Amino acid sequence: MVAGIKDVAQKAGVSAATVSRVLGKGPVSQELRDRVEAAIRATGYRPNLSARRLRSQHSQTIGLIVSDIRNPFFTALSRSVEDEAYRAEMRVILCNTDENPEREAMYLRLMQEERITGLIYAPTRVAAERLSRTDFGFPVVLVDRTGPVGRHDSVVIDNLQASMSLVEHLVATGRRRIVGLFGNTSSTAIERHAGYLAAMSQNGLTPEAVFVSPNAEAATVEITRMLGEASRPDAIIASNGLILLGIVKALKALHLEMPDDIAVAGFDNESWSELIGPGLTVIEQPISEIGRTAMSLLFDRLKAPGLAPRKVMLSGSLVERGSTASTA
Amino acid sequence: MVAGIKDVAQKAGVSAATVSRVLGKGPVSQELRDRVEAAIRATGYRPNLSARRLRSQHSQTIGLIVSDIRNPFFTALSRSVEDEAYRAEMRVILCNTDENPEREAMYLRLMQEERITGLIYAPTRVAAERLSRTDFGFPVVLVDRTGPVGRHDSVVIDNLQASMSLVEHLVATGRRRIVGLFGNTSSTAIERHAGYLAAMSQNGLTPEAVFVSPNAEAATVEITRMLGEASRPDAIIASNGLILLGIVKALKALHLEMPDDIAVAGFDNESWSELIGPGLTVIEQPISEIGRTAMSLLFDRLKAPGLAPRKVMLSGSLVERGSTASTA
DNA sequence: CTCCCCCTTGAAATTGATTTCACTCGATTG
DNA sequence: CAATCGAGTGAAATCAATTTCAAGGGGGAG
Repeated sequence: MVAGIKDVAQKAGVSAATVSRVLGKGPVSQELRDRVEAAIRATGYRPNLSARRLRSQHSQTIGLIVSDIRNPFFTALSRSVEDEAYRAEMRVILCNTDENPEREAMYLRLMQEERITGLIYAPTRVAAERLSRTDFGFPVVLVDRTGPVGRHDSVVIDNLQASMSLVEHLVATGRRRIVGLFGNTSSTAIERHAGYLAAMSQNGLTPEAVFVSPNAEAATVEITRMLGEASRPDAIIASNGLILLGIVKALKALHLEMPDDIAVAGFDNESWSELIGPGLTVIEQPISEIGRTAMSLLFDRLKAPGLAPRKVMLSGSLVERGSTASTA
Repeated sequence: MVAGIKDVAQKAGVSAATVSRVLGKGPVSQELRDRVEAAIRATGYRPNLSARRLRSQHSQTIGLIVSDIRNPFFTALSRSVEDEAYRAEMRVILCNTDENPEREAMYLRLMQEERITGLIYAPTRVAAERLSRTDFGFPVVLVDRTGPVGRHDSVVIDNLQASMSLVEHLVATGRRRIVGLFGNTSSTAIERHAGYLAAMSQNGLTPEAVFVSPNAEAATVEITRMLGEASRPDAIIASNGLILLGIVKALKALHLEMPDDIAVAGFDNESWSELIGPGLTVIEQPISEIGRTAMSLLFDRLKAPGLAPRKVMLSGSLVERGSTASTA
């Protein structure tokens, strides 16, 4: 059997309360403190976190729900959140929903059962609907994605703006027929779509948007189909990194070259974006700042639960590379 | 205040024990079961996992310690482990050590305090040393990396073999001066280095190996330095995906083309490996099988703690692409 | 008709820590 | 010099569930 606080107390000749105080920075004389610390080392005692959380009524845990950790955007976000949590001596519970609302509901339930301190959450559109009507008993900060104005804080980038600058850039480099591929599960894709529409119409161009499941495979299929048709677009933009990857794969299979045969741009600057073809033009998101901001909103709200919901909007920046170079 | 089991019991007109039995599949008459379930819905009751874990003495949680989730190998591994855990109705605690033995020690302590059911662990070399002498109170399965023969189960790939096949392939495509870049923190890199040495010597070639910190930046620096010298190698191999990425970045900056100026190959087949330059030749690892196997070793050991430690060796497979194409 | 057994059920003990409360003892203050 | 204060300590209550144990009740067997 593993040692408990009683064993340590007995070994040190003190009460369990004193051992607890040594652990928790309570007032203990130096002499007893030394005896207790020696006893802890001798017994190999490790406090039981479940017991501690139960009694002290705080879990020191924050939840993080994202759609898929394999998406490098969320990987980076999770590191950012974890590093912040680490600094605040908190743990993180990370969950992947695979864009599946059922799994989402289950993980929200799990978060409640864990009595987490707060949640950082990138919901699907369906879940976001419900969300503004729900109170979980802990603060929620939405990241990347958001829903109808509700009771929760959120951190997003200015997707409308970012998307428009992508289109403007393509127009400036001479493209007219610009196709857009957007994910069909997030509010983010909706906003990026709106930016695309606005910029296209401002330039008197006809939008051609397609919504796909936000993963590389779906994008590859769609692009392959699209490029099988008679006339080919000048450019394609993607609403996230996975879709962008799928597009590039399709082009490679069709032996089309960027930027000469077709220009390509999208969201998310990954470590390999510059290495693909002539380099991919992308909107880079300030991911670690998103994570840091989300944590800081969360902590603010814990301090002041009455605060009105805040929405922080950061901005993405256009990284121009060869995939959209002018071919004039 | 959130509802507790007592509130539910009172509302349903039963005892707390009965509510607990409804939750835990104990014997309860249909009538009471219905009443309790109604009361649970009415109160929005969620069982407190800390209390449950404390009393029932099992956490239903497995730990996963890796060096960095931003390495796609570990991202994929974590998904594999989580999917298996999900199937077994278990949770996963994921921790990143950043190859830092201190953080490693801290997370091992955390795992003990969480009273996890078992641990899946990719240790650094320093930590692996200690490991074989330590008993944590829960079973440990080492993945990807391993240490001196010890008391723990492990799942690895045949690194020696894989590394040799990489060299053989390069020799077969006409390369003679083959440089190797290896990580300096894992047993895996050591084994891959050994395979490299063996294959080079079998072919009568002179090995030139460098050990670097296993990340892209360190590899870029090293390669840039190396290629600044008078004569240039025919080929470079990398002991993991991050190092491989760093090499390619350095080559791009130096305007060297694969495979004509230099051939490149390495470990880990990422989603973008085929898209970089003419496609990167890599050893693909059966990552999800590694995760599944680790979980299954873990469950076996939980069932039979006395079992002798087992080491499962899977094999990687060579994916030949343009980065090592013959230039003859 | 009685006995026994099994199925349900509730009361109370239990899990391992923290926290409250009361008490002691030495030091400071009016 | 007495009163007060505060630091240090231990006993006992507490957190919210599960688990044990004893008992009630219905049904079947003898």
